Amino acid sequence: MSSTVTLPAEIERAVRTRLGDRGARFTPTRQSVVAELTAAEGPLTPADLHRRLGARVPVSSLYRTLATLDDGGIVQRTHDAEGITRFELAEWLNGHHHHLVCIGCGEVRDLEIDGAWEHAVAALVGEMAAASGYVISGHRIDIEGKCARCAAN
Amino acid sequence: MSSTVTLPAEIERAVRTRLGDRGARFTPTRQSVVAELTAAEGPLTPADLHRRLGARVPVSSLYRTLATLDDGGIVQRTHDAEGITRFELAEWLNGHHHHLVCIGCGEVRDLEIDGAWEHAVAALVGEMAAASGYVISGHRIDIEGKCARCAAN
DNA sequence: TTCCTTGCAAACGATTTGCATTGGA
DNA sequence: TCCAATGCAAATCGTTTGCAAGGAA
Repeated sequence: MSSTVTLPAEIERAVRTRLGDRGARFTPTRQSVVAELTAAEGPLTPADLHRRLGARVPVSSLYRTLATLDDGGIVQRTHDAEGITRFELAEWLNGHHHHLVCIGCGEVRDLEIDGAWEHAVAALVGEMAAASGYVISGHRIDIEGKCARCAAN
Repeated sequence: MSSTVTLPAEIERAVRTRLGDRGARFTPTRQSVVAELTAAEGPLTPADLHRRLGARVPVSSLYRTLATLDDGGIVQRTHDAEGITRFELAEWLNGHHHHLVCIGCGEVRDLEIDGAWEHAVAALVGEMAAASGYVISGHRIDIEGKCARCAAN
């Protein structure tokens, strides 16, 4: 059940603890899913994961694994412009970041943005939104374009 | 088949022309869908539309209508944090804007942001993303929080 | 033993499509 | 007349769930 990728010890420990607190085990399947998400350069679809894990993990188990990890706050789901569901490690494990979406092949990659700028965005966004009576808690930025490969056609 | 809301003459003309160019008619059902989207304060789900149009428009026709309007570049689809599909008028009809998403009730509202700021965002975003080799074409910002009603609990 | 996990298959909800009918230009 | 548009029902697709078997503590 070992994955093709390795799981960093710190993440392994953090996740195991978090799951343990909830009375859940860090089973091999769960480990391989977390390992794949840790190694990926962006969020993955259930289909991506199913492909990478080989067919040894049935879809129902995969979805259940993702649900467990999601409930435990270990992963979180995102949706690209097409509405396709993707999973990535939660921010406390992966850091705050945004997504670069290729309108050609659909690939989604993480993009970390300068801290100062990020701060400015959060402030401005909160200010603009305040006029509408909303109490802001976060934001999501997707940047669309063509990846180097698709841009070259 | 008339909708409960009215369709502004300018939009009516623009859409009719666009559809005509593609050999499609601006039928009553299509008109009412465009009218509802024009009147809405944010993007609507197919279910929202089905509700507003009364059950006189069967779901299959509704989806086909939306597909036609989407292909014609008259509407575009968006997806909220839950992955729910919503439709709104395309930017050339509705203007560039972002979304304010209530994490309480799920409501999504349009939010127009100051032009100068918008410009700055676009520039910075392009700059940051350039390092990744992407050719940027646009961005999408969703601001999450609680609407006045949900914030008050 | 007890409870968490897993697999398989059936169930589901949202969306799409085949096909025959209706309606405009 | 001719082709687009529509309605209905059946088909898909991604995702979820019931239930019985397997495994760790």
